[in-house]
Amino acid sequence: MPHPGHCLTRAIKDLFPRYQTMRGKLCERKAGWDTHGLPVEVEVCKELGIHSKEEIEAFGIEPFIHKCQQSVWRYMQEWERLTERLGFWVNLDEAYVTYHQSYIESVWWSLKKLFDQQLLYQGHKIVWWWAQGGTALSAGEVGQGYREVADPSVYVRFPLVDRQNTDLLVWTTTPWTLPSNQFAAVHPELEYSTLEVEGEARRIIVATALVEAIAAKLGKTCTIVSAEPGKSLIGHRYIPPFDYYHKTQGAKQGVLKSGKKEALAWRVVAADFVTTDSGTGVVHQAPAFGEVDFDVLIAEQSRFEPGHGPELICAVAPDGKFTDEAPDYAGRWVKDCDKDISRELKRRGLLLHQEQYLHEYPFCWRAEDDPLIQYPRRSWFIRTSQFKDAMLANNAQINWLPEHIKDGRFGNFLESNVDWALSRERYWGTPLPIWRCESTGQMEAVGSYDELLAKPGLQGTDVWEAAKQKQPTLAEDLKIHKPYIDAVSYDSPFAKGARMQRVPEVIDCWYDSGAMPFAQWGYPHQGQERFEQQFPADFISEALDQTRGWFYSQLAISTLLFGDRSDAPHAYPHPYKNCIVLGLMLGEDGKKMSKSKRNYREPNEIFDKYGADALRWYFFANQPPWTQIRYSEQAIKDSIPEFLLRLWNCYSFFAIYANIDGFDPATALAGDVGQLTSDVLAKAQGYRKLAERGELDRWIMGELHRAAAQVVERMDAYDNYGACGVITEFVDALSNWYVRRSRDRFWSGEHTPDKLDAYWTLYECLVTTTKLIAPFTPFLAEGLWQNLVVSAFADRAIESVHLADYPTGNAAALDAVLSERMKLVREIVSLGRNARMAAKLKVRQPLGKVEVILADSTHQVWLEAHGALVCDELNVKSVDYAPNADQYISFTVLPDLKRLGPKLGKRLPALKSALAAANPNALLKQLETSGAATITLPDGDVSLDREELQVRLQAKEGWAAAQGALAVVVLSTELTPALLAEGLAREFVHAVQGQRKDVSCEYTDRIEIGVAGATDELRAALEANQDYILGETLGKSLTFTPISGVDPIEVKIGEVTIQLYVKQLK
RNA sequence: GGGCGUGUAGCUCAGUUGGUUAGAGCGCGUCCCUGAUAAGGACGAGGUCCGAAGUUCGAAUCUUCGCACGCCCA
Repeated sequence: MPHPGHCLTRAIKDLFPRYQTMRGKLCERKAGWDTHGLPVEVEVCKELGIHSKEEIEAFGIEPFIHKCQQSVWRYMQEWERLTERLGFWVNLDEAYVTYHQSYIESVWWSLKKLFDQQLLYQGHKIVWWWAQGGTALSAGEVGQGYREVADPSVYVRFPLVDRQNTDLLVWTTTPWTLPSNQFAAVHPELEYSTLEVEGEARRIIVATALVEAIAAKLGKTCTIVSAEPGKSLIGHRYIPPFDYYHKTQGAKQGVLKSGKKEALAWRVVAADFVTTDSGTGVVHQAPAFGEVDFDVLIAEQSRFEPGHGPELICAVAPDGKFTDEAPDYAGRWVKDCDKDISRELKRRGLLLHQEQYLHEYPFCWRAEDDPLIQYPRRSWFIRTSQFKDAMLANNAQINWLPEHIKDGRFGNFLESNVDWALSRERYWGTPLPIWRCESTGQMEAVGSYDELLAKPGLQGTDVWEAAKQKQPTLAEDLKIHKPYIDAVSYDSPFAKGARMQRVPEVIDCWYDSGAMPFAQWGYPHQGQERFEQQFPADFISEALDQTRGWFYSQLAISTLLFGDRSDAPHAYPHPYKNCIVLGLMLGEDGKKMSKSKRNYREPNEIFDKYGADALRWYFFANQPPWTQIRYSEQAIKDSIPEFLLRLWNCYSFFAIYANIDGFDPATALAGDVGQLTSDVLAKAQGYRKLAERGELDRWIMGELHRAAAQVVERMDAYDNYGACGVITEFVDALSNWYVRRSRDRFWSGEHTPDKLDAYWTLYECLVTTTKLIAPFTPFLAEGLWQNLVVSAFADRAIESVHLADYPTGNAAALDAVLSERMKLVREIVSLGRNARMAAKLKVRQPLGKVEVILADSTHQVWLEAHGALVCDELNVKSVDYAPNADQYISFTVLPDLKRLGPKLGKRLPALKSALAAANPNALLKQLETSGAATITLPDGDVSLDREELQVRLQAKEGWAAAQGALAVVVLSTELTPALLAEGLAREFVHAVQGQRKDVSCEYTDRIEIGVAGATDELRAALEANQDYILGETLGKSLTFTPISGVDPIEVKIGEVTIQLYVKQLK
């Protein structure tokens, strides 16, 4: 069932295709379902209440497969619903499905190709084996079953053949593996000692580093007789503790590739994995029961001429019981024999020591009393290791995000590549398309169902036909699954009269998933054009846990099948160019998401409460996608006010005033408006060129175009987090500066060109922003588009924002200087508010003037011309720049370390202190007059220019002032009677506005205002500001008498409490 | 045990080639604004940048060694 982690992968997989589509690319967005594999079988077993393969076979493979196929679709509705609610735009109707015949035939084609190139072979694989159930377990299943147990720990003598009276001492916790011993491993670089043990006749050899530990275990004195490096032990032969194999093969030798001969087994070999952490430094090797042991056998085999090396020894049957090859224990469960084996060794004087050993050991998660054993199984392999360098070369061309995956986790994984164990002894999977001659054992691969049908002497298809007749609803795709496909046989081309039978295995479902780039189209049996068009993919994404899964399976299959043809289209990289590796999502408590812990919410609940856009914005805007994120409901909730609602408020503001004023873009524009680009809008009535509009309009339009350009730059680099940052900053500028500063223009009564400019500017900003956010928050974007565009223009405009072109920004609209100046104004205003706050002067109380001292006077003239803006924001009468600066501030001159560091190096600390000691005013004067300042250091003078120094301003004590990086702002706190009166008037307006709302006035309703109980002073203040008051409140009159028929409210204006009457005029 | 990653404010996370006062949002506190209003804004407190050593004029940033956590593998 879906959880929020699935939402993240889908959201990312949706975002970039949406974006690229708007950029004019063709994105197929074919959905797909992975349907094969053990999890499906387990689900069905659970339903049937069975576990083992025996039980499945007793139930019947045929009905079992039917159930698997049905089970695949059990939760499909939930997934499809999730897909829709999240706004994941994929074509579900034409999804590929891995169990479909066309998909499987593609996989068959690829396997045949590998087989024909001799890249498929059979070998042994050591697996974690559940002997009682007769099945191998996946790593995940094994991981679930570890628990601490006490196992016997035995120290056993392996007498050396050519050293008198001396034994190797080996240690093992699995005595039952000793009958299958083949080698003893030592580390060639470690030092080994020959010891005499108190009271023991024979000497032992152990790693020198472990002598003390072993002596302590034995409780006996050990004397070192001699020491030697591990490599001098290599090749020496020993007598294994059991002679079941040794008695017949002990004397056998094989021919090495070098031409010499060597004993096949029971000799010392070198191995790097030997450590001195525990044991004796000499490791018993039973290749049948350990993966590293098996690797040793493979390495040994490769030293011999083919067919001359040691064979795998295995005295245990797949049911976990000893075979007749170990007659003393035949038919008994191996673990039950540990004690008897120890006893036997002791009897023969080979057991030097034994004890109990506590360690973690895996048990079967389905039958918790059954310990797992490592066990060799015949298995099919793909020779991927032969392509290691090719895969690395391919990988080197892929753009990984984050970058460290390429050479880190993924690169390392490729470096240590081992052949892909392809086959599974299971039921619900793609059948391995290999048929074997029952007489000669020779094999061939089949690349499609038709190819199979065309084979001579074909038989067995009737089994499927009979089943289909009996149950006509059976999906046609099942005919190339087990058991039906197993019934199909044909005449052997290798031996007259013999039949070809399919091998029983199905394949690893990771191979299915990795075949997706071509199998989704049924390539090459069909869909060749589309494959060529689409291959390789521009972009894929999954979470980190897919490194060895999907990321690998795709790369490996593609590299083996298509190689590197520098003649495009199949040059590296393929099958994907960019890969975003998502971080794993944790639950609310920082632990893995788990249903039982309830540390997350179901996606549907999130959609119901906050909406998909809130979730999406949280994913995209809160962190780069590859960080491990912790699910946070609060953070999802916060996306709403922080971004979604803020943008919506801008729209809402526009809508309210456009409605009042009758501003309708649809009447100003004739004909087809397409997607309302700047070019289209430019034809509208009343739409003036940017150059003719006011600065605020030019500024926000510049910011809009810059934002668009930056978003495109970020998104082209697959950086959604950076893109969201740009969008957030723009929406903040629009909301908190443009709209706020433009309020009066919208509110003004006249339909001036300036007012129209404001409408067109805001409209264009909103329309363009809607396009910008469309890939991120598709629902909000579509809602805005419908309201802003479709409701006005109907079918004269494109019907959905998701069909629009993505805005890329227009360089001509950028005005870097204006942008910088506006930033400065915003900083000054912010500092002014800061200063008011510190002086406890409400913004409603007008002040006489504010003085601004700039750190850099470049923009002073411009700022002086825009005093009105600052005055309005700060509610002051005038703003002065740089008057008698010394009165308010002091300077500090600091070195620009970034510039001076390379220039001065070790002299830097001296310069720092010299500058601190110098008189900053004198330094500045020197800079102004000569363009450089000379500082005397102990080891000589240094000349510094303006660029190498930074001037910092500091407000002096005693003023209502605030300092920032760019300026210091000082308030005049003197209040004249006129200012106080105006302050009272503003208080009064505030009260009237509140009352307007309380009596439910419409925005445009006119009112009459009455006041009772005012002091003469207050009355005078209000009368003096009457025009202002009536203008702000849409008042028709202000009288100082009660208004009959109206309930007054008591309000406090300054120190005076009055009765306020507000009468709504109809 | 190995590989990779992470560790920065109470929480979730940024931090661009090493550079001056380490940022954002939330939360908390103080307050402002108020016809975008069941909104909005300002300011403040809060940091041994996991620890130690090193390189450097200068380290959250680079190196080494630890510690903790996560993932993958053994």
